[in-house]
Amino acid sequence: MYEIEEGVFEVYSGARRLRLSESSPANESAPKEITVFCSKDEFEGFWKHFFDLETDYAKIVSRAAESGNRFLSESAKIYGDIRVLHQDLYEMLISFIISQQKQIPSIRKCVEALCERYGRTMEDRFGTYKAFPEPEAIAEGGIEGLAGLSLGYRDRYIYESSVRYLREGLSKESFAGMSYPEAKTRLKTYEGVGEKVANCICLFGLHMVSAFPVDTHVKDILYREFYRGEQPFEKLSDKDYVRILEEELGEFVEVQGILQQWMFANEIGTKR
DNA sequence: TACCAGGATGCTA
DNA sequence: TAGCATCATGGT
Repeated sequence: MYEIEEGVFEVYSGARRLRLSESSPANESAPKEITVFCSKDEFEGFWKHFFDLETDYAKIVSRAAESGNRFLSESAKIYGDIRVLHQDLYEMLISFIISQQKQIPSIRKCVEALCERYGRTMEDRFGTYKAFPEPEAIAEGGIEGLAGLSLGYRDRYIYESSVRYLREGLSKESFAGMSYPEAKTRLKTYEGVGEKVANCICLFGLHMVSAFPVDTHVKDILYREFYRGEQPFEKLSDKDYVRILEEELGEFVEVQGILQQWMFANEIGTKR
C-alpha cells in the first residue's frame, strides 16, 4: 500500500493495481468514505476477496477488546479495522524471504527493485507500472540475474525457491485440504524459509489465520505484555514464546494471526 | 564505529 | 536438541 498523495492510495497484488481514496466526512464520528477506482466486475471478482471483505471482523474485535489484556484490547480498538489480506502466494514467498534481517523500508526497496528488473510492464487507466515478477522470470534470469538488488545472501534463496515453485507447480490449490501445521512444514522445506517466514506465508499467502509469526517486534510484545515469569528477556527461547502464546492467547487460537497484525501495527505505530 | 534489522542455516557439544 | 557463529546489506 502506497500513499501517492494525501488520501490517495495504491495497492498492488501480483500483476494488478488498485487506486483508492479516502475522504473524511463532515461528521467526524462517521466512518471515512472509501472510493475505489476500478470496474464493479473487477472489484467483485478480485478486490473484494483480496481485502477479505466477506469476513465479519466485528466479533473478533469486540472479543479482543474485552480480553482483559491491556495491550491486546488497545490494539483491537485502534487497529481493529486492519484485515488480513488474501495476497498472492508466490509474492508472499519471495517477499518474506527478502524480509529476513532487514528493516521494513529496506524490504520495500528490494521488492520494488525486483519488480523493476523482472516484472512485466502493465498499464491501467492511471498509466504504466511494474507487476510483481513471475517465477519464470526469476528462474530464467539465474542467480546472477539477482545481483545489484541489495538482496545479499538471500539471492540464492530467492532463485532456488523460484525454481522449486515452478518445478512443483505450487499454488494455493496445492495446500487445499492441508492443515496449518502441514502447510507450514511443507513451506519450511523451501530454501530460506524457516519458522517465521513460513508463518507469514501461511497467514498472508494462504489466509491461515491461526498462523502467528513471531519476529523481533512480536517477541518484545509477548515478553512485555504477556509474560508472567521472572526470566530476563535474553534468556527466553523460541519455545518459551510458543508457550506464552498458548497460555495467554490460547482462547484466540483460531484467529490469532489477525490479532498479531493489530498488535504489530500498534507496536510499530503505523497504520499500513 | 558498532550495532541492529518483520531470520535461516549449518556446525558443535 | 540447544546454543552458537555466520551470512550481505543498509540504516542509525
